[in-house]
Amino acid sequence: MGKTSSSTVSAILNGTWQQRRISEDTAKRILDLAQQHEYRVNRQARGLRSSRSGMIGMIMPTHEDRYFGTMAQVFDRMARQRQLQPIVVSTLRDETLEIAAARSLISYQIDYLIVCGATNPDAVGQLCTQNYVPHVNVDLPGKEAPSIITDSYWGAVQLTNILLENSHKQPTKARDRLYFIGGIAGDYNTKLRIDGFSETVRQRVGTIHPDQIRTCGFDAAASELEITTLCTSLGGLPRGIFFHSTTPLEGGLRYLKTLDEKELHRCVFCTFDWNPFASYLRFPVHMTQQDADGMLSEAFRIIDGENINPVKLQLVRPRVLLGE
Amino acid sequence: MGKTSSSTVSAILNGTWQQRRISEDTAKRILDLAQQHEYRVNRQARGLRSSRSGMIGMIMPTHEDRYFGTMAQVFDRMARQRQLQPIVVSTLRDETLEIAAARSLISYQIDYLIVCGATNPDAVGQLCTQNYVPHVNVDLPGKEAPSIITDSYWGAVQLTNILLENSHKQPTKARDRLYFIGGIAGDYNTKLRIDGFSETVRQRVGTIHPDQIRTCGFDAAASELEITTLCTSLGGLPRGIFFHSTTPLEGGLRYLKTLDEKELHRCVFCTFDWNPFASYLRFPVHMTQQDADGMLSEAFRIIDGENINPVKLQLVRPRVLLGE
DNA sequence: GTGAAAGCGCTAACAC
DNA sequence: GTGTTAGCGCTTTCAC
Repeated sequence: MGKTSSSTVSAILNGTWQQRRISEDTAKRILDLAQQHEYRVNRQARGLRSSRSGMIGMIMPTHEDRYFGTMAQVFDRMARQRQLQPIVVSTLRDETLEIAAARSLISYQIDYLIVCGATNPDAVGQLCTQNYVPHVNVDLPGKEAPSIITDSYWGAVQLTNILLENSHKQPTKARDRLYFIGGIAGDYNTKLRIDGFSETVRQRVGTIHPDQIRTCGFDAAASELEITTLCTSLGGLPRGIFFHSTTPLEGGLRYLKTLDEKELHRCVFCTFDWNPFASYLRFPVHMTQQDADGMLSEAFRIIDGENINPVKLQLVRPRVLLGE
Repeated sequence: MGKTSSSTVSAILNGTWQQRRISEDTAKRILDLAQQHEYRVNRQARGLRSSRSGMIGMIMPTHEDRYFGTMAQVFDRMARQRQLQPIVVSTLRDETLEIAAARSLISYQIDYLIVCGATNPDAVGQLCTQNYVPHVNVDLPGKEAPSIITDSYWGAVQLTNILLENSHKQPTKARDRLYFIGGIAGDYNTKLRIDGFSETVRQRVGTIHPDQIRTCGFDAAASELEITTLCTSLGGLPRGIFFHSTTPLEGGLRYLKTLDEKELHRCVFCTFDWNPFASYLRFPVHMTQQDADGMLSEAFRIIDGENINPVKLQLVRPRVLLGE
């Protein structure tokens, strides 16, 4: 019960004391003392010495979106389960912010980084590689590290089939088509969703007209304008509308709100992504719900080292939710 | 252009070199060199030495809610503006998790903590006080630190008035009443919302019956059950329903979905909090949108030291959004 | 089974 | 105007 050296104390406090074959007595004594004094390690000091911070970062576009919100929630849980301090940072689909955020996190010596929905995953990936920070891409793929993404193509095919099967013939040729609204042409996910949409249409209808694809961006206002323009020129709603995601859908609703029940029910709607309230609108909306849990489980399997040779690109299917 | 001591380099790199009156030449030389080598400070080492980590934490209940999502987004932005690393952690309205998360953050020597929507803000507050971590409560008040919260009472009064003004007489006495659904009785915000509701009803209608208050929790399933039971016993919808927040509203919608247009339009609905999709349902929903920006601005004014003597409890009014 | 000593990368105090 | 030195709180190596 005399003095105990700092190294012994350290070993006891961080659980490595079994290996040092420290006596249970000493261990218990120190543990009790620590508890009494409410001792907590200084993680910065520990991190500095051991060059492992115990922190894991995730960058993602925004907190104000149900899909990314769920991502953050699941990430939080999985990090905690591994005794890692989760750090989520939003980067607003801005490449400069993505890099700045990653730099900052690396500067804090995070142990891992999950790059979720990054506009430029490879710029971030290179930063990580240079600094020996293991990382995984989620939601959007990069070349620098394994990527786990939703099977957007497959999801889009499902949704398009649903649109075709549930929709009805419309009076004019232009109105008798399905339209895709939202996203941006250069975006990976947008591209796959459009591919799934286009190929399904082409296969089942025979042709597809360039006008049917209307990539007007990710925000609501642009989508409202787009659908307004479209329906004005068509003279009414078309056969069906495929929204790129819930935010373009939200914009669309601002216009659809002005229409009457009868008009609305001539058209069939779907969107990628899911929002609980989209099930309770005046008309059914078919949705795909991305599997946040599945994707992050895979990401963590790689981080945990349980998946030594991960494939470069792993696809995870979304759930398909029928409207009404 | 010979050797330069570490202290000089340090001063140059962290911007304190003006005070040390280091020559521009040396400074420039070092800065260039640092850039060339892509040098980044090790924030753990800096933090250990300077006992300031440059990190700011925020704990909040969940990422899967639009209100808290906005909180996180605004927090992120404001932290970044101050060159602080934001760390958001969700604690699921679980006191144990709140304390564990705060402990973990403190262990990393965060410079400040924002305690947002904590079930037990004072337990967290004491932890902060003991460890000299300045903190502010947001969304729910505590005794340990200044609190900035939404004026729930005022918001509830506004919503209740809107319900009364827009609703119509119903066939039976029990149905000719307004009902409050969701929240939990012990919760501070629930209490104020109920107070605002009750007092307005009492003032304008004369009486209020205990059955009109149905605090069935924060989740959707409980609320669905509650509204189903209520309407079954009433034999239809009442005059108006005040949902505690958007998640109980979501549960309510599962039941309301089964009703026809005519029945729905006999009842008027409102909810605390805001969700973009709630504006596009089959009936109008009146909402209050909490002022995340306003609350966090105040929180940061305190953190920045611009508000030396903050009031213990500061109320921020929500925006009132009329449905339809 | 335990202690002594070095050192992680940085900043602050002081010396000149 | 710049260098020397000590030390933040911890972990790790090595000695015994």
